[in-house]
Amino acid sequence: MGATKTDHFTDKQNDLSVLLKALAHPARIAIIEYLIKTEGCICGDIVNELPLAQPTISQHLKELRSAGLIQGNIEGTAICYCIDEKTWTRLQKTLNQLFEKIENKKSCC
Amino acid sequence: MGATKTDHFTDKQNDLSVLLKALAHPARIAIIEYLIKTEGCICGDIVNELPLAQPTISQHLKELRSAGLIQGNIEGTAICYCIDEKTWTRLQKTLNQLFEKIENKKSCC
DNA sequence: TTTATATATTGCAATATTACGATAAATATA
DNA sequence: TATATTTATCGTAATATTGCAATATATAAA
Repeated sequence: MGATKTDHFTDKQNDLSVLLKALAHPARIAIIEYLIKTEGCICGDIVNELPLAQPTISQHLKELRSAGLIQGNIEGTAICYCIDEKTWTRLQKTLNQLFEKIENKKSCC
Repeated sequence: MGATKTDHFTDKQNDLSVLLKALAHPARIAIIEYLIKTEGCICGDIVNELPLAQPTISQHLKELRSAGLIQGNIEGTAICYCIDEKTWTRLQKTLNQLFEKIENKKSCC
């Protein structure tokens, strides 16, 4: 035990949970906000910006990337990370469907 | 180590991460979808609906509730769980701000 | 080629999450 | 009061996450 039982849920439910999990950490939210804020998505600055050690940031970037929320391009010694819009569009659509259903349903409690 | 360093992030970042974390599990997404789908948010049926044991469901319900995503009202021996719309509105607003910023920014990679 | 810089990986310790059996608590009904 | 039903809690095992020091890797510049 201890591992999530993904087998029993739909692909859509699992896909959404993977995206949300990738975002569900303040450091990763801060990274996304930083990538939005900065012009040109210069990257290694994230380490200077956030109060975490370089390996920790690297790990968070890896998680964001493997979920498809960001992309990384090599630029010399540096790496340019930026938002991967396709995935964000998918996330937005899925969540908006959920939000809409909730709005249209009057709660009973 | 092992614990998230919430101190170093803003209240907004921490608040969002708590809400996303509560949703970031396929079973909890399935619970929310079930509560949306069913008329009158009858509750204990969730245990019959999902492929998880009763204590596990109870634990997931507790997490959803402590994040404020659902509410529980006692109805005889049963408990009526349903969506807590206030929190969902807050989540929707915060995420839409993020989505909007991402749409308006052209990615560089 | 050597050195400096930027990022990733490894290894590990601390903590959190997931899941469930056993059991407790609370209430309705007989 | 005794019994059945519903939900919560406890205890525990398995696994995942978080964070960092040490180190590796890769590329640019000297």
